[in-house]
Amino acid sequence: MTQGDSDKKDEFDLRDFLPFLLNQAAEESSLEFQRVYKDRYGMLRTEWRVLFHLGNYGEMTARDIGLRAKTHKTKISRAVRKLEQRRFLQRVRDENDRRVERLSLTQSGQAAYRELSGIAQDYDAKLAARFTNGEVVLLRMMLRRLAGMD
Amino acid sequence: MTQGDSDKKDEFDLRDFLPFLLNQAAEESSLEFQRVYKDRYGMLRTEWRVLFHLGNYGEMTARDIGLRAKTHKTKISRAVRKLEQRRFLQRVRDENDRRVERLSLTQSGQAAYRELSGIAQDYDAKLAARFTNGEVVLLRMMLRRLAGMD
DNA sequence: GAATAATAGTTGATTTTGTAACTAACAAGC
DNA sequence: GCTTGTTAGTTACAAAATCAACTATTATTC
Repeated sequence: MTQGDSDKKDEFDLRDFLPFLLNQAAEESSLEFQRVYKDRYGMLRTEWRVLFHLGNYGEMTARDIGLRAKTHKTKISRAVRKLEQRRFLQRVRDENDRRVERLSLTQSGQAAYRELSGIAQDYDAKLAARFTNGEVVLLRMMLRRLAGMD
Repeated sequence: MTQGDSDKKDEFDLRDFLPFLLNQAAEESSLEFQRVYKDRYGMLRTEWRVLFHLGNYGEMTARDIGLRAKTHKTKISRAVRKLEQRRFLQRVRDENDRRVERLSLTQSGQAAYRELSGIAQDYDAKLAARFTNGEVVLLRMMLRRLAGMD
């Protein structure tokens, strides 16, 4: 307490501040996987996310992906275009509502998803192995709650 | 398992993937605090981080901040310049090693730090209140380990 | 059913970040 | 002591993110 405020506990420690801690943990624990989708697949973050959403949940619209991934529609739009150019996904105009396009993975999109999600799975296991099973269950639960995913 | 790979458990669920979960939790739980430093102080993420490092640990060099915050030196450099322009920090060339500049907060920098760290503290308490004490202790521990901060 | 509002998605301009090359100062090798 | 290598920090240029405005289509309201 350098500057003489008397009472209030100045015990603030940046290293305990959850938004900071979460960010640091997120960045550090993404590094290795990032190298895979970036260097090996030439993908951007939003691109693998779109790929994974489609691979994981099946056909979706850009809007749905944006809602689930909390990602702005312009980012989604550009990621979709790139994935389409690489023939990883295809768009079909919805005939009931012609504003909407239904997105789905092509064969090679599915292949890329299978390969990447396999790597992701292994990597996740490696991260989780640093804790006990109970701890990891609790961790995921807390993260989902913090992320508003519950 | 849509496309007939027989054996390997295709149980990959994006919602459990730690790098994704961590990112989502980090972003969601930063939103409210972001509005404070961004809208009310016109600061960028790296700027409040530099401010907080100096406020929290006292005089540091740009290099030290970069190491602690795992932030690239160009980002630090720009944040330092902006904070200096706003008269939140000052630089002193180190006389022993004239490459280095020792950074410290000015009076108004300290005032800003006190105000922001107070808000951060309250906000952190609000986030932590969603869990039991034991859970939060465990959470911070796990995040520090994932972030490589232990 | 014409006018107004709302939604899905795209595009363009601006801001911010990332990458590489740079300057200045120090350190080591010989 | 001078060449070579390293480190602290900055700058310039390219890549990406953000924000606002736009088109096309559907919903609402009077």
